[in-house]
Amino acid sequence: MLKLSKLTDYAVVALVRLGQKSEVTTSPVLSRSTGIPEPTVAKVLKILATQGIVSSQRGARGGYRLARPLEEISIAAVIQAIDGPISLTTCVDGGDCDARSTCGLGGQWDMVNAAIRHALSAITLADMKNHTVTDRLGGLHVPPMPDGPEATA
Amino acid sequence: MLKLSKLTDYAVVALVRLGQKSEVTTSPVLSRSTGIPEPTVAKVLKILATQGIVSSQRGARGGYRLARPLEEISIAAVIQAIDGPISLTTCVDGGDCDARSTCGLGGQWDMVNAAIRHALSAITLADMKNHTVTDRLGGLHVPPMPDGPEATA
DNA sequence: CATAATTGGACCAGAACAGTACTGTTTCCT
DNA sequence: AGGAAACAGTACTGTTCTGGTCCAATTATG
Ligand code: FES
Ligand code: FES
Repeated sequence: MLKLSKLTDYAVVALVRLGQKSEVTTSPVLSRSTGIPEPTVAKVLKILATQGIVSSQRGARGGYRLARPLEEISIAAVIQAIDGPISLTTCVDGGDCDARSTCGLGGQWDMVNAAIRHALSAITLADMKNHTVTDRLGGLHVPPMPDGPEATA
Repeated sequence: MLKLSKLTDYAVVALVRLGQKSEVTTSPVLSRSTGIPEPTVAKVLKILATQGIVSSQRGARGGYRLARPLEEISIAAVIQAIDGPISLTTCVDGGDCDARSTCGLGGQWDMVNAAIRHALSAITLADMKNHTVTDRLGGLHVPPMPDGPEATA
């Protein structure tokens, strides 16, 4: 369905909330603050910690803290941290696609992948928080469409 | 992993190949022409038929034909036909998200969804065939690998 | 009208994902 | 030093979804 995992959604919510606090915050607190079930938010934070998105403090009085300011964390970074690399098709780069010989359209998907990655990289968590997403998108609007009607099904 | 289903990949290949033929074409023929397993390509065509991307002719001497010229079919249309609607998050539009009240970032995902949809709508199958994708995306230069998790972790 | 060719729709197996639970390690407070 | 709090890592289970297969409905042909 071309949707990202629910974990990623939770990650964004948790990170934005975490960015509003200046102190280290624990999983249960974040759970109550966001409404996300505690085990789940804990899992998300753990993953984010391994990926360096958040820094963790172990032991009592421990918790999580943003490793970078909200403005420096792109949506793409979060997605890649949780869901893994962003590659729309199986036949990318390394291309272990069996039908590549007869396919005809060689690495054209890479361009599409790049477009998606760019769109996601241009949006930061700060944009999500401040509702400034529209501004960012103004720049990357793909204006062409000079000749063709959309045909967007 | 934010990847679209393999079926969609096959659909694009099949459609481009179908666009090179002016006559109705059967599934087995398309299978041999593309290298995609016959049952799979048959299934793909069937789905595309229900979505109006291709028109079908049943019975003997039947087959499939493009309902619209290749230039009028966007990548987004194909994805939506196979994978369903393009909605990155579960909490979109209709919003049956349980955490919406505490989430804080109301419908910000919609903007991201729109960006993705737009990027995919700007590329047609003709672009894939003619390798003119770069032209369409010319406005937005894209680095191969965006800021990954990296974070010096 | 009988036959063959081809699409249409339903079905099943496998994998990926979300969510949960448990155990271990680290750190602060008393 | 001892106990409690919190993260780290792993493993397990249930569910959803994708991918592939099979049989029934439809139509041109002879
Ligand atoms: S389908 Fe994989 S290279 Fe074209
Ligand atoms: S998580 Fe669904 S609305 Fe924010």
